[in-house]
Amino acid sequence: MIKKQLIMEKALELFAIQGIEATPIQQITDYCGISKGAFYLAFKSKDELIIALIDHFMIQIISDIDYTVKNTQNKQELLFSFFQTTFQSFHTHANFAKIFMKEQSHSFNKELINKMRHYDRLMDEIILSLIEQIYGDRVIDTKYDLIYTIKGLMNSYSAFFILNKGPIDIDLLSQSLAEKTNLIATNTTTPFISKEMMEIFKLSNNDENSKEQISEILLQKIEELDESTEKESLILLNQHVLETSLHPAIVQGLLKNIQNHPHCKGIAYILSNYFMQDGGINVSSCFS
Amino acid sequence: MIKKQLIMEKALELFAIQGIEATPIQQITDYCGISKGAFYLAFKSKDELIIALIDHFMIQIISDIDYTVKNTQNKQELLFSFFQTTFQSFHTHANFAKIFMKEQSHSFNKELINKMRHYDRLMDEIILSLIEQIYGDRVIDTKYDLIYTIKGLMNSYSAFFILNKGPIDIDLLSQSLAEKTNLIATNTTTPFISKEMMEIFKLSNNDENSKEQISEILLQKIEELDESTEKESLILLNQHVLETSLHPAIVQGLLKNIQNHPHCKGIAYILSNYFMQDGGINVSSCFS
DNA sequence: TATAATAATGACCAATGAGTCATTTGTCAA
DNA sequence: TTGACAAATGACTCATTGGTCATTATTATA
Repeated sequence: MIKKQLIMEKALELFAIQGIEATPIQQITDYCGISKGAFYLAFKSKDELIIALIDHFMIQIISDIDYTVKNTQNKQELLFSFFQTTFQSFHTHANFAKIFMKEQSHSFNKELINKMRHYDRLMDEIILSLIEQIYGDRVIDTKYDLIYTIKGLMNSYSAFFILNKGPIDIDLLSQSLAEKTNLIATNTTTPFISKEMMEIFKLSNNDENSKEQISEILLQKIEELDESTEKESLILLNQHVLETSLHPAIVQGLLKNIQNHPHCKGIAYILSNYFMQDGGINVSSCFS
Repeated sequence: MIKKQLIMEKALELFAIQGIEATPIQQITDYCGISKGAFYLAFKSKDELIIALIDHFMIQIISDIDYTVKNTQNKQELLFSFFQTTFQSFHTHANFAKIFMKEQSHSFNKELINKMRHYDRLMDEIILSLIEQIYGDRVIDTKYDLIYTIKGLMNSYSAFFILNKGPIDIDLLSQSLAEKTNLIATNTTTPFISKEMMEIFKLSNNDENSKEQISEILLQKIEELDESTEKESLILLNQHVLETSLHPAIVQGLLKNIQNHPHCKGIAYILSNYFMQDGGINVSSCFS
């Protein structure tokens, strides 16, 4: 529908200048030269418009980057190409980038936050695949940490890139970041973020951790472990997660079994939180 | 005044959970157990409260970090200490950090945005001093670029650190980031952000560029240059900036003189923008 | 041209929340 | 006890803005 497109384009302009919250529907429709009612013929609500914008642009940006990562043959160039595509895409969609550079999550509704999280994870996956393609086994212990390094660099330089009004040399920027990334990828000895930490982080950001998610991580961990008390404990705990069957005291004991094993600390943390359910400290419960 | 403190503490809690915009004054006063009027006895407005919060915490955080940078004798350890202090400070003021992790500038008023910019610049200066202390002349060409690298890492890992609910090993994190920073500081061959770009960026973010600011940068540049047409042109332009005296055509000519000199491109850009005043494209002028 | 169907309008409604101020409550010196 | 002053209250105002819907304009069809 052409009307939707018009609204999206004009709204994007206004959002980029004033921010989303500071732009009333009335102003958007005035700027479009249509009535307020017409807006609600195209979108059910303001939120729906915002979501449409996010989807529209994120899909484009992400697929641009994904295509590059999947189709660059020369692995020497891949890092450079990745950054180049990324910044080119940001440049093409500068208004959108500008909005979501500053307007992070914050007081949006749940659906919006989930949308952003969804695309953030997609980005993580693409970056991970990039790293694995280029460095393979050499970064087994550092690859999850590397994701955050790359995202940090991207963010910092994107902000500069997007908010800067002067001319920018994308190729130089990409080359510079490729060099930095490569330096860190090939020389890091003490990574900070492990696979486990990343999982804990992802889970703890989910308001609701489903049985299935927890179980999936448990099964993965079970596979990694050799036969041992820890492995047995995990298997039992997994059964308990899927279908509550054990006495709480037994669960506590099983948790104790695993929480000192160096590779199980994260899982132990996730599980103890999960079983605690609402018994733990819940900061938001202080306010009706 | 004790009432102010109470309000600030309680407001911070609510802001951290719900966001600033989503927290009405009424809720703050309810939570404090005082009346709405009492709030306005302590603060002139909601914005004044927010500014008070920013000042209170930023001054603490910044001075913590600044103290470390100024007083760590062992330059080998300085990088580690810097990150350690930073994250420790974030940890101490976790609620504040949480708010300003997500709630960046956006639809705040000008005073707020300037506040944040002010502290951002202070941070830049501290980081620059840190870099200079440790690496001295070895990073002459890369130090401004390094600032953005460090800020990028700080940001990315801070977000992880602040939003993550699991236990975090600050020392490991600091060590990891110190290693990364060191790797980049000692091996970067192609920096992206030059001193000049940084200046352009800073200026272009100022809505109003004062004569004095422009002149200061000009004088600095003039000092760096050897005797040449470029230098003479800059001297004349500087006089013109301080007190309009030249014909526009002459100014244009002087600008042409410098804009091809590799070290003057940035200055040329700043100046041409400055002289253009409101004649340029001003995106916000489209809307009444 | 008449009629039905669809699109578009903008006055209106309801909710929100920042900030005000007439009134009440509390304190303390005379 | 009284009266003067300060502190605190919360009902109220007022501007804003998301969303609705009866009405009007436009187009397609017979």
